Amino acid sequence: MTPPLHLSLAGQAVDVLREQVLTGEIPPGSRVNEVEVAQKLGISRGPLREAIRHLASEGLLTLVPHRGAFVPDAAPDEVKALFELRTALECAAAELAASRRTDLDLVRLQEVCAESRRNYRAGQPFPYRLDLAFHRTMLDAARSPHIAEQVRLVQQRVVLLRSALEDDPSHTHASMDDHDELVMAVADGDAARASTVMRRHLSRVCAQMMTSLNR
Amino acid sequence: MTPPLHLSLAGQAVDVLREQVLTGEIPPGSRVNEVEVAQKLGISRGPLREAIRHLASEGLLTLVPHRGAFVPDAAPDEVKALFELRTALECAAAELAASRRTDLDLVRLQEVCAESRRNYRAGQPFPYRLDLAFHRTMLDAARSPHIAEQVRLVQQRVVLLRSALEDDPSHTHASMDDHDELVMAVADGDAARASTVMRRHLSRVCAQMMTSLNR
DNA sequence: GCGTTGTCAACTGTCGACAGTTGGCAGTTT
DNA sequence: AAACTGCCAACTGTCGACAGTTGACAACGC
Repeated sequence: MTPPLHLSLAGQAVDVLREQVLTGEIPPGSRVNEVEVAQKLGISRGPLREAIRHLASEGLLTLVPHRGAFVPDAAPDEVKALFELRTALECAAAELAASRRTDLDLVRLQEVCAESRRNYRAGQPFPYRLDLAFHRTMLDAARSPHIAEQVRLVQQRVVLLRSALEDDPSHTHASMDDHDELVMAVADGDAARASTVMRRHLSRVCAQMMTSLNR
Repeated sequence: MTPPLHLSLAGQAVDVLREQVLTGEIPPGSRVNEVEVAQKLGISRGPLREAIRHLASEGLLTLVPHRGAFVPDAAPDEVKALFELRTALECAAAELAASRRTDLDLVRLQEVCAESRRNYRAGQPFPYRLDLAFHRTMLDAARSPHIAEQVRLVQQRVVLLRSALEDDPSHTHASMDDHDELVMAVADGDAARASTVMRRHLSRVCAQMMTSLNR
């Protein structure tokens, strides 16, 4: 028997709402009506309120007193500010990964990169799924649960800002190269280089998002 | 007219509870009884539950399904893990501060250091208040609101783990020296050195906390 | 005596209803 | 016509009560 991840209605509501916000099913700028959504989910307002507050603490909703909860819409400045935090966290994670990684970690990282290459040669664009997988594997190798958790939250907010999933081929290629270079640095246990490459990588991704937002 | 910072009962409850948790008025390991605390605060369980959930999201309470909310007690491993996150954030902040600081920022940093020295010469121990002020001024100079917010949250959790406010003179002296050196690096705009010194500083503070916890 | 099972009180999870606030609209005034 | 004022509907903030679960204690069997 698989025990449900969240027994409580509030927990389930968090999962459902998070999904709807991240996929854009609830579009940026729109308001979350408590009674309406509660009815739609088949629960009462109490648990739903808790779910809304939880998502607000994750930055996926903004609360306005007596007005309700809104899905924040993308602001270019916000992207930059968010990437400052993400860079701080992921560079540190890259350093830690370089000094703590096991051989199994290395195999996993290489596997993700290999799959990206196969995907690319097959003419497919670089799926965001594999990019997420790479960064997540990196975080596992860093073995710092708190940093990993914070990165998860930041990445979520980044996803929220990704108005359009970009398929720019040059960006795809550059990202894969960055990933490969990161794996090499981690393999060598070269923390300084891992941090440097990660910084360059994220700076590139950030710039790419900024330009795609301003269009 | 000063508009109240929190009109809602939930917001007020958050402030009161946070204070009580951080000061140890609600001791680590103890449970927060919803009905009891709600009566004591003169509010209903609804807003109190939201407050509890909020503090849990800040890491000041841990939630156990069907059991309630507990104040987490200090675990040495937790200190180490927490300082990994704090180091990642504050080193990045130090780098940013070194490259973005204004002259006014510099004056403020020097003023905090000077006050620490005056305090020290007067035979007073290094008050935690001034240490907090220093790091906060540093964060202001970094001008990265997201990093600053995360540091605030982590520092809160660190305070929660400070079972006893230590007055070790040697530690006091070393910390003041670290702060001075940080200010110099920031003054020179030397991001790399600022990061290095901050890392050493936090590593020292962490070690000091670990030993004081194991006693 | 020790482990097991049944019972129970306490507490959390959830719900429906009431009160207070907000933004918008119609009516009025100049 | 523009601005102001008063009202109104919709929604959030809050409350008290009910239902389900948990851990503990007591009674029982071995």
